[in-house]
Amino acid sequence: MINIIFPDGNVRQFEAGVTGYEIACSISPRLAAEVLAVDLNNETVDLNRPITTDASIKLYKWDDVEGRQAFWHSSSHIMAEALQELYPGIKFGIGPAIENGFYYDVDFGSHSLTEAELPAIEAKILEFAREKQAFVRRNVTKDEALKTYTEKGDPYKCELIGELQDGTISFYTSGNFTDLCRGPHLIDTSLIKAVKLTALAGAYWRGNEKNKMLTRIYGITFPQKKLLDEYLLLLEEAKKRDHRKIGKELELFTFSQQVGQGLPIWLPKGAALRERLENFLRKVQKQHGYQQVISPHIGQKELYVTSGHYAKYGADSFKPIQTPIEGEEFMLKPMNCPHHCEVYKAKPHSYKDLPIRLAEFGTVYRYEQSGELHGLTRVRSFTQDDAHIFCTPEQLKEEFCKVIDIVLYIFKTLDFTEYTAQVSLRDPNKADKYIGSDENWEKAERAIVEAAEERGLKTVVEIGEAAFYGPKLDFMVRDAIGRKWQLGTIQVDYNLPERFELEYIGADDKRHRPIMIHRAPFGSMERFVAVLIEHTSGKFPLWLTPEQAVILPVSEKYNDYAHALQNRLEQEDIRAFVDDRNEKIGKKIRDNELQRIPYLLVVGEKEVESKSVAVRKQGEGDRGVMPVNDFISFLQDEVKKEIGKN
RNA sequence: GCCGAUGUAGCUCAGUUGGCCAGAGCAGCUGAUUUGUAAUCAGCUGGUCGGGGGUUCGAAUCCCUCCAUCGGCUCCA
Repeated sequence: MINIIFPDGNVRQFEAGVTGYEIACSISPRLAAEVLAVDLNNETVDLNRPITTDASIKLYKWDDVEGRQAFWHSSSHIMAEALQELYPGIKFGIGPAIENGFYYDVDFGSHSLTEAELPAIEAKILEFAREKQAFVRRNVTKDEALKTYTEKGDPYKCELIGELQDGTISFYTSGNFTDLCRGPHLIDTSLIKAVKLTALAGAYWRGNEKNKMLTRIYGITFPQKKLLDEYLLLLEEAKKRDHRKIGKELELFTFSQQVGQGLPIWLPKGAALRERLENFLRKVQKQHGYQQVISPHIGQKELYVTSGHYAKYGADSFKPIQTPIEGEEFMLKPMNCPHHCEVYKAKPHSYKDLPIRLAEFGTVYRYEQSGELHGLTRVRSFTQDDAHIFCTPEQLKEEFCKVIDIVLYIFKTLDFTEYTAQVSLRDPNKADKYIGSDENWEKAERAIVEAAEERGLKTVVEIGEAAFYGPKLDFMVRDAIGRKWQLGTIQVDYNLPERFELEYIGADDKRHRPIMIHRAPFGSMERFVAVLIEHTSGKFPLWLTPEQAVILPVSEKYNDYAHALQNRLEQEDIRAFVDDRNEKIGKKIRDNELQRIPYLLVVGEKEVESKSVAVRKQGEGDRGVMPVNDFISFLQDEVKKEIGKN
């Protein structure tokens, strides 16, 4: 008998050789029907793997990432089996499970797969799934594995096997398809009830553009048809929220082929919105002791040679600007840090000056490859809500805490209620990869971890993910429909102070090197606005939205009253406009609802007489008549509530 | 940059076995209407069919090439 420890600490005894599936059966038939994989001493394995010694286990279902991964990985094998049958002779790359579904990279030889062929593949997958094909694991020697794939003539698998350790190699067979695979897999294919092949794309073998490009087929499967329908609905919803679509509809920004790709143009409404966001952050930063600076959009090439950015990014950047004078070269600035280092150097500093916090909405230019541009989230010119904090090692933690406070205040005000933070630390085994002393690194890493802890952040620690110049903290938010976005970042930097020879005079009357913190709570104005659009689907909070209210005269007879009302609202800092088109009221309501104007104020004979407005809230309908003064104080209160959430 | 798809009026889209002056709805303009909570009616304007080149008696439609957009690959904010 062996002891099996459950996640809740319960221990039960089973015969040696019992499987995860049998344990699930012993608990309840329902669990047995839903369980997908099992965690055995912190390793996810097949449900039918015999357990021979005492172990702690956790049974994974659809709700667990590990369960879905096993489900989708198994699905990718079934897709490969379907492809092998439909397109004999094709060669396989890799076929992993991903966050939403799975893919398989396939070399189709001379055939180029089209979307029209996908339904036939889907049908074949379901056919195999219904056959209840079992997944059979077999350990093989390296020689045997190589022999199998050499005979099959599959160079990709051979390459993979070449990198594996003998004794760790396994094959999984389902139906007529055998694949090199670590597993784990489902017991059989019968749980796969619904499939959708979602996309076709080219993908370089092993992500290297020097390698051959394979065809990548993306798909997703579900244990119930209903879940697939829900997923497709979510995709629809995401499409509706696409910031490129909404940005066009609401006239926030545009792109022009004449101006150039990846160079966003902010239209009046978008510019006004962005300005409000910037002012919001400016105000918060001022309260936190930041000083605004302004630096040019170009700098001498030498500046970036000094900073090291030229060596690192020069080749992928816009080429230097030549001047009429021989030998002079300027670059569009790819980041603001070097300029801010020069601000710091503009005068000598005492330890009493620190910390110094320099902020700038700095527009930077980076040459992104044309295929990588995407709406406002990947562009070639963007404005960072940048700031650099120069401080002593002792001040690091406190400064970190303060930056976290700013980030959390922003999230709260803008209704990002779900977020996580990633702490990226160095790999202590590769100390030579990093610049800066061990002592400083340890101090900085401790400062970050402690600061995050003190502020109650939900963090994930990633070892080895730090930049070469310092550890960092990145924030991820979940939007209204559950998608994850990376936003703000806080990074410690030992490199630039060194390169720019930044100094301060300490209390000991000696020269010391300050530490630099880079931080951008929004990330960039462009990306943040894009995320905000997708999060709110264009229904911005009242304080931020371009137009807060529209006045709708029932007929042209009331236009004068409407314009007088607009003036009145303007005096009270309420952004309103009059829709005085010669249209019926129903039409004006429809158009302005679609423009996502938060409040629609209908005015006709009754309202003129009683100096009132008939208030209609976007998406919610008629709210009844109220005196103009009441509406003004109501709206002002709403704005205060939004801004004063803390 | 690479693989694949797409590009027709300001917007959304019809039109491809090559064939008379290239279509619709919305937007815009003009007029009628003076409207009470999600589309009033009529008329008009608007396109070198992404750019360039080629095949053809004839090209939005076929071929070549360039550009842009979309979905991916790599990197990143």
